[in-house]
Amino acid sequence: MILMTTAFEALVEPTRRHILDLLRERPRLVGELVDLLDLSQPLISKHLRVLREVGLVTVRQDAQRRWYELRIEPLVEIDQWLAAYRQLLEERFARLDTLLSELQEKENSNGETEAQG
Amino acid sequence: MILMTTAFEALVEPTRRHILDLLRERPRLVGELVDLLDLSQPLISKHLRVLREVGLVTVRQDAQRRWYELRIEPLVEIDQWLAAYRQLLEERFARLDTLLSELQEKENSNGETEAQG
DNA sequence: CTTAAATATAACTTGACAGTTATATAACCA
DNA sequence: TGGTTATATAACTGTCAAGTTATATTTAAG
Repeated sequence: MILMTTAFEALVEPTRRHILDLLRERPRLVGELVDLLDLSQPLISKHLRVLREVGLVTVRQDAQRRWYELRIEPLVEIDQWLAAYRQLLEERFARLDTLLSELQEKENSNGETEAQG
Repeated sequence: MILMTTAFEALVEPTRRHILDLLRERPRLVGELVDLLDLSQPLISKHLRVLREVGLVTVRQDAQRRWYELRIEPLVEIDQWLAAYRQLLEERFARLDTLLSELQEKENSNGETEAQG
């Protein structure tokens, strides 16, 4: 049995990210995912189990069918981990902006000087 | 040899996320990371290699020493993947807000009616 | 009540990666 | 030049997860 602990680990697998992307549109049956991803049914079931275990999907039974639905809450944790880095990116952009403004200002004042000279 | 293709895959490993967290503060020598994480030097070097290969760190040589520095650009891809889900979360909050406002309004008009009756 | 459909699970194989130990490389220092 | 420091790499082991095949389970349909 597979024992994934975190959503992060569950999302390493590209197929599972793909499944989530498909579930973003609407809930899906296992069979639909099998057709769309062109993978074996047991494999899809295994991936869905992992996603269930980390809370990224929920199931609703409908006769023999199972509707799998996206749950985005566990993504918050990843988003928060990324937030610190996003801040770094933003700071960098801010510095770049400042630099550009300063250059702009210099150019302007140069332009004025030249125009005046 | 390890063959990681994406930043996402490189970040599965908790140790590598930890390394990035440490590099967020400032560039570090391999030896520092070894001490801070209490892992073997070859293991740290291997993790750093993976991070280098996906572009999450760069190295600057200084005699025998190597300064490893964070590069956040590859995280943009992950952030963009998450963006679609972040949007879902925000929409949900927005709906919740709307619902709460509507309830609030109803309560208010009820209050008025009661006050008038 | 038997069969078919939809899904889950068990058992197994394989490959890849984490971690270890030992060694190579490279630059400084005495 | 010889030794020491800092890091990388090679070779190996063990584990775990992806993927497969076969089978179990559940429910509808005839």
